[in-house]
Amino acid sequence: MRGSWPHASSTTMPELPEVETVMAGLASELTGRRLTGARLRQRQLRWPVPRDLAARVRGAQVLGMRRRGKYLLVQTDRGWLIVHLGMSGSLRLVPSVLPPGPHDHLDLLLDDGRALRFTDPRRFGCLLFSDDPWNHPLIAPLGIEPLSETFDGDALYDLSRGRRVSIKDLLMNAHLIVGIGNIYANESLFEAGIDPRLAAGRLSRRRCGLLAAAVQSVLRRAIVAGGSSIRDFVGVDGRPGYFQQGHAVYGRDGETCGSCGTLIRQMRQGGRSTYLCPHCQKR
DNA sequence: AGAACCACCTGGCAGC
DNA sequence: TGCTGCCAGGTGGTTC
Repeated sequence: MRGSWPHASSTTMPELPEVETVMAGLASELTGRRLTGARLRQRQLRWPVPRDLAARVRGAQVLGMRRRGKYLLVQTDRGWLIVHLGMSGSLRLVPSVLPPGPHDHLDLLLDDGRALRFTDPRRFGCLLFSDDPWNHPLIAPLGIEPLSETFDGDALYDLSRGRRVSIKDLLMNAHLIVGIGNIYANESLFEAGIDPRLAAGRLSRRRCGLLAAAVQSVLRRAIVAGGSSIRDFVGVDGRPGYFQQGHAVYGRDGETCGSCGTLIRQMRQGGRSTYLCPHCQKR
């Protein structure tokens, strides 16, 4: 099975489920290990990697890992690594002697001869170091976790009052709700039967309930699908299997809706592709 | 404060 | 065949 699944796409698109999957796969491997240093090949990511990264992590013991939105937090006894995979980033555990590829920007060296290798062709990701990540300017303003107990229809209703932006743009605003990118925003709105263009503030409390449930359902299913491939991606490939799962509307322009048979439409919304079933999704 | 838009980056692909 | 140019995506920053 390892590395043998069909590659529908050569790129991953890390949203909350993938970050969760990456964390689950790495936590057991990294916790308790010591970092012996870092090799920095390309500092210019979304934010520059700290020049003194190697010095900061040398000798640090990994205490655990957390996720906040799409940010991955690695806690050590010397401080925290803050990692974002952007849209093409991946983390793999490799033998530290494995020669780096062109987009393998940095290695965190482990005390067992392996390296945690950060790869990111488009360099939208970042890797930072912080003594206090919860007050870090990238982390502190983040919104509610959609898989937390406090996220439900009422929370979504409260968040959306008075907002004139489309409900899809609201779902993707990480300062309000974290972890939902273009793919899962489209999928959640289809599942809830809501037109993505509807002004967020016009959603009824009842439909907020449907949408919150759909968001959680879509994200949980993706995590379950990704979890089954943890061993594979940690060892070799860096490509969780959930990405291969079928989407109901995303990327299916011109195909028929699996629910009613109507043709799925693609449109532009705020510079991004929106996909919807004009019959199943109502204003 | 909220909304709309831009910048960042590269691989992949359509179209000529 | 090879070139050009557009598109995909997340999100901080800028502007209005």
